[in-house]
Amino acid sequence: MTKKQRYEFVLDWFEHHMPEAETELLYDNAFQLLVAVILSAQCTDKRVNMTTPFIFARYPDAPALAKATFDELFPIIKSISYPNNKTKHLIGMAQMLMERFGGEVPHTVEELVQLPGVGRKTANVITSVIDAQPNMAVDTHVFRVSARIGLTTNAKTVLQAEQQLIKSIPKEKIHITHHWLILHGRYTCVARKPKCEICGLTQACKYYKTMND
DNA sequence: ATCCCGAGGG
DNA sequence: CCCTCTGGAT
Repeated sequence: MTKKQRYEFVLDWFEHHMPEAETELLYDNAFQLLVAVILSAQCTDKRVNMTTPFIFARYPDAPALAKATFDELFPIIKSISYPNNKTKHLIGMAQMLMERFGGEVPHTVEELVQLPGVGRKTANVITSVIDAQPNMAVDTHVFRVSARIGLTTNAKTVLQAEQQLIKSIPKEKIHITHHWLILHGRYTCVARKPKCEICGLTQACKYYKTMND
């Protein structure tokens, strides 16, 4: 089975079996999305959505957030994972937005990753969501699921996985495929004991094959 | 008890 | 490359 055939099989199954997403990050603009994604590491969207309204009310844009102090922002996000790091990252991010990017969220991955708290995964989310750029944000779910079902081959790093996925998935399907891979990884193809009994991809799955030969 | 939709630093 | 940062959900 070629990667193209494998992808087409996977896509078809996803289209017919994947439920609509329940929770998603709430935002009104690029700045808000950037804040929300930075906060989302190791944390549910639901919990992020509970805190962002308070952040956006007090710090609606980069100029406001750049002037925030650690002590006033920390309490707002203290119930999110890594509050110390995230508080510093958010303020530092806003300050760099002011210093280098005119207070606006930049539109390229190369610029975005310069911002504190913004790595490749976050930058790919921003560019793909805001500008519909055909970028694949590879998080732990996308990495694991792609490897198991053979959408990637021997990818050692998330960057390698990203490049392989970009190559084998049609541009216009990257965004939705990313979403499906996340959902599949979260609910079915979980890290520990994947629920292969409810998965329709087993006939194409490398992981399933190695576990059952 | 154990796991989780990252990023930065050594 | 490996470690740390962290609280909340289950």
